[in-house]
Amino acid sequence: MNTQNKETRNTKQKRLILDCIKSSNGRHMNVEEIYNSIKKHDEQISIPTIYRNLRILEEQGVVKKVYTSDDSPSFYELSDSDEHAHHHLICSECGAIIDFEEDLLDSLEKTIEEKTGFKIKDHRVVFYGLCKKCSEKENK
Amino acid sequence: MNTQNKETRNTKQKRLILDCIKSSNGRHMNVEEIYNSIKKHDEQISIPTIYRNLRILEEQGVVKKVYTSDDSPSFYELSDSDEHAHHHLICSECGAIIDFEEDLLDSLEKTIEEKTGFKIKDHRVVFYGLCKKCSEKENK
DNA sequence: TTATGTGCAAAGCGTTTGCACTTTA
DNA sequence: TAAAGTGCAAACGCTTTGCACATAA
Repeated sequence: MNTQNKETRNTKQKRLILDCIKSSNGRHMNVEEIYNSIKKHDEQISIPTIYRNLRILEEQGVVKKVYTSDDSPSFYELSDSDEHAHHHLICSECGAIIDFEEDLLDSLEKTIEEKTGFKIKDHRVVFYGLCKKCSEKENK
Repeated sequence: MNTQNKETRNTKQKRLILDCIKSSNGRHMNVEEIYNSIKKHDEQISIPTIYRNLRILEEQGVVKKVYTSDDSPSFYELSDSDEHAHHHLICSECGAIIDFEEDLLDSLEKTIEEKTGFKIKDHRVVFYGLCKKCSEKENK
């Protein structure tokens, strides 16, 4: 079902899911985290409902799936939380996902397009490494 | 099992898998493609064997897993096929995976490290869009 | 000869679907 | 009150594992 231009109903579950992502710390949550968090307010919520609503919210542009590019589950974030694209820095030590609030890929993309004839519409970029905290710990 | 510094045996299956990737067109193959291709030479080969060998070859640095960052299966490529990092351009139309043989992310990574204190060790980058062919088709 | 690798079947895991029931509008 | 959304169970697709057998060194 394509819900891009479709009315969808304002269910308790959808509200809970959105509130959950909105109120989350870094606003990056995977399905399991959303599920466990909502269960405190709604014992009945089910995993499929979370997937279904996340898909709808994503199609509507409310939420964005963050591909961490490894084999672990996807994360979701609010997509209106910032106007411009940003990158995700994932700490291999503690698993933190940190936003870097600039894109800066425009010139690289231009270069690629000029050299290859490939028309870039989207990119998915993740940086792996150590967050400030874990990096400092390691240096001791 | 960590095979990074371990002798592993030179089995027929491993040879077939490596040959298969080496002889593939763009040298990007997923497990199913490898399986189907090898089946022509070895009726008995099994999927788990392919996964096991790919993991070993990856740990030994012979092969590299390409995370296409969406929900489709991973691809593998020779990791000694080039000295420096490169990016992957994936065509949303025909599924082609094209290499862009330059990295050019150094300055962006430096900026990120300076501004955030995050120590970047690796990145995974995929660009989505239309390859030259599909892009030209679309313009007609 | 023995540790390593294989094929098979079965399980694992995140995600999706079918269906009867419930809820929103 | 009818269309959309829910919860449950079961299926899905990709990947991994357990185990008895085969094979490389």
